Formats: sequence, C-alpha cells, structure tokens
Amino acid sequence: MSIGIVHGAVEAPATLATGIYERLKADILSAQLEPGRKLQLRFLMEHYGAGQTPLREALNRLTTEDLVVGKEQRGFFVQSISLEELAELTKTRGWVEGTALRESIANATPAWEEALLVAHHRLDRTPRSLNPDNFENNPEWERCHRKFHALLIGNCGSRPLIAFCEQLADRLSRYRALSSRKSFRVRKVGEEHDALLRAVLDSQPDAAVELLVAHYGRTAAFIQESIGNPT
Amino acid sequence: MSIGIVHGAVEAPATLATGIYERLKADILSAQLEPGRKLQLRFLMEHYGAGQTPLREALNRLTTEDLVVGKEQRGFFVQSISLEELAELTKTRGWVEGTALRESIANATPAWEEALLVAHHRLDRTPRSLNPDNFENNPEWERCHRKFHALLIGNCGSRPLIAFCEQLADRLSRYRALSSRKSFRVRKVGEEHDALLRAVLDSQPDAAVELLVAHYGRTAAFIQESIGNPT
DNA sequence: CAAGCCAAAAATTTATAAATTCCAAGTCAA
DNA sequence: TTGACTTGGAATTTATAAATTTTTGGCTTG
Repeated sequence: MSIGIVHGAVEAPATLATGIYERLKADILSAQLEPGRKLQLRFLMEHYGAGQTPLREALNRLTTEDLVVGKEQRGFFVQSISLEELAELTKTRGWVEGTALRESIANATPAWEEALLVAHHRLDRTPRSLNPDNFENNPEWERCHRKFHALLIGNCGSRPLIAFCEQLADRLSRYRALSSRKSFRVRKVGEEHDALLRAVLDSQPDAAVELLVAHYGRTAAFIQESIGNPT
Repeated sequence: MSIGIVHGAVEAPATLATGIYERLKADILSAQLEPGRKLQLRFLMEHYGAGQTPLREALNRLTTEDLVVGKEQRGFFVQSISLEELAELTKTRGWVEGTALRESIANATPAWEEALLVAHHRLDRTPRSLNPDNFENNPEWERCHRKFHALLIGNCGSRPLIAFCEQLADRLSRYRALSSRKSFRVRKVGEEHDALLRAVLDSQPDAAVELLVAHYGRTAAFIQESIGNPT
C-alpha cells in the first residue's frame, strides 16, 4: 500500500484500473466496504464512476491478495472476517516479523538505526487522536505507526518477506478499523514502542522479538474484545 | 498451484478467465514463456483462443503474484529472473519454511506422520526420469516431490503461511525449469529426503530445519551453476 | 409440498472505440 | 556530417458499450 507522494502532490495513477484498485483497497481496509458485502458491478460502476474492465481488473488483483473473494459466475464479495482468521494472522505475523526483525538487527547499520530513531520520534510526536476529548482516529498517526513497523523489518534483506509482512498488516488493519469503530477506548502503545526501539538499538534480538510479538498479541486481544462484545 | 483433480478427471474451470490464468501460470512457471518476454494481447488472444477481458484478468492476478509485471500503458511482461532473486527467494524460503516446519513438528499427529510417510514412499517409488538413459523430466515425480514438501509444512496451522510458501515455491520452480533445460545432470536428492523424513518422525526440529535449509541451499547452488555456465 | 420451468438479474465475454506509446523519418542546429 | 529534437502514423494498450451465458427467485404444476 504505497502512498504515491511526489513533491507534496499525490501522483495520479497512470491508468484508471490502478486508481480504482487503490481506492477499492483503501475502502476495504478501512471497512467502509464491510466484510462479506457483495460487490456488484453495477453498484461499483456507479460508485467509482468507471467501466467494467478497470473494475474487473482491480477486483482480480484484490482476489489474489485475499481481500476479495470471487465466486465463479456469482460475482465478487469482500472477504469476510472471523476471530479465527484474526488469531491466525496475528500468530503468523509474529513468526514472520520475528525472523524479519532478527535479520534486520543482524544487518544493522548506523543509517538504519538513525532512520528508526527518527521514525520513532515522529510517531511519538504525532497525537493519537485528532480530538483531545473524544477519540477521533488520526490518519497521520496511522501512517507514522505503519512506517515505524515497516522500518523495523525493512532491513532484513528480503523483499518477498517484506511484501508478505505488508500483506499481513493490510489484512489485519481491517480488524483494527472495525475495532476502533465500535470502541472509543484506546490502548496506550507508546511505552511498547519505546521498549522495542531500545531493544533494537541495544542489539538484543531475543528481547526485541519478544516485545514485538507481545505487542501484536495485545493488539489482537484488544480487538477481539471490542469486536466480540458489541457496544 | 492446486491441481484440480476429482475422481481422475481434470475439473473444468467454471470461467474462462481462471482457465487462462492457470494455463498462463503453468506456462510461465515451466518457462515456456521465457522471463522478460513481452506478453502482447494480440499474441495471447491467438495463442490461448480467448478475448481480451479474460486475458487481462489473468494477467492482473499474476501481477499480484510477481510472476508478471505490468508497466502502465505499456503492457505486460513475464517477470525477469536474476541470480540475486534466486538467492533472495532461497534465503527467504529457508527462513519461512523453517518456522513452518518447526510448527508442523510441534503440532505433529499420527495422521500427519503417516501421510508424510506415504508421500515419501510414493516419491521414492517414482522414477526421476522418464527415460533411464537420457534424463527426461518426469512430471509425476515433480508432483510427488511437491506434495512431500507441502506436507512437511502443511501441519503448521497457518493458511497464510502455507500460501506464502507455495508462492515462493512457484517463483523458484521457474529457475528449476530453466536449469533442467540447460543441464542434463541431475542431483541425487533421495538421501536428503530420507534424512529429512527421519528427523521429522524422530521429532528433532533443529535437525529437520537444518536439513531442509541445506536441501534448498544445495538446489540453489546447483541451479546457479547450471544457469551461470551456459552449456 | 416438491420439482420443474420461466423470466429477470447479474456475471462473463466479445466487439468497438478512445487514448497512449512507440518507431522512424525528417528537420534544424552545431 | 553528426547529433538531438520534433512530428506523423502505426501499433498497442486501455476503456466503453453491447451481446452472451449463467444464475437466481418466483411461479406454476404435478
């Protein structure tokens, strides 16, 4: 999910199909298109203002990413969610990002450590909520958070692994979006990031991986609770 | 790359697009469509006997799997290969299948161990070459081999991880196809599989993972040699 | 009440049109 | 004369509109 920013301006996608793809993906990840929903072409054409071909292409790409399921001859649906999948994704993310983080630390360079430090600083500075009283999700914080985590594993030296981690993060972000829609309570994660950063900069892979896995585990438990108990 | 066999008959894909997708994927993996080749719609339409839309859908799916690259407004190309990617894929496969195998062993059940035993037996029984004198790749052996390796990691309890392993195996199979095209020498892998099976059945995860990683490492070295030195 | 048929809706595919890129020939300046 | 830059047309990709299947849900009929 790369954000195409060039000199402050959003780079226009060269083709309609990729534009639709990005918008559709964003709408699914933010759960504006809710899990299980049927994606009828007529509706999509009207909603996104495009013909069938670009839509069909976008849907096919998302199918490979498991965000959309295509039942043959019966149309496309937003992939449905389940507590089981949440657990499976979290478990897998822990394993995979664990090895990626270990490799990243093993390959550590000053430049990487400094980038990590900066990303953490920015994350720390960015307010979690747009509104100090009522929680209102701050997309800028989301970006910083994502960037920080991407950087943690980004030094592992395997582009396929990084891409897989991104995919897992995408699939999990849908659960987070649903959670924050139901519950206005917010978990404090600042300390967890602090400890993680310290372990990484101190070259303590075992501790770092343990902290990372625990971090994801707590997020999953939090989400599970807020989704399981409808408010 | 699931082979759709039901009661001995190949299940016909419900839609043209998925049929094309499977054929195109097979042709890319077997390197009949060579790396870097431009995939012109006119040629594909003629060659696969289909319209543009199903082809376009297939290409878009393959794009997400990194088997095809789509340059915007400039068409589609078979993903090119490089020794660098070979190394990266091999390394990643070792890491990921390593953790998957560990989990599989941790979750071991009698049924799984027996399935593994059977798969190994079948692999052992199937001749590597169709022709005893000159090497001629036996697709049945390929299937058995793949099945054995899939089973090894298939008990890990994470469908996303299994899917990722399959994708890595797909991307690597292209290199193997190119290698066996250039060199008629064949590596003996029977003993490696034997040792691997024994370590798994003896519940020795460390040894098993080491054997698996070494197995993939040797395969990569073999391929690298035969591709690097054109015969 | 179940099975089968018919009409409407929806997905898939083909055919047509529009937009973009590519290539080569030609022009101009150095 | 050479090299870089433009220009026109052909080829190709992308998008829209129309046609073809396939499914679905209701209705009739046994």
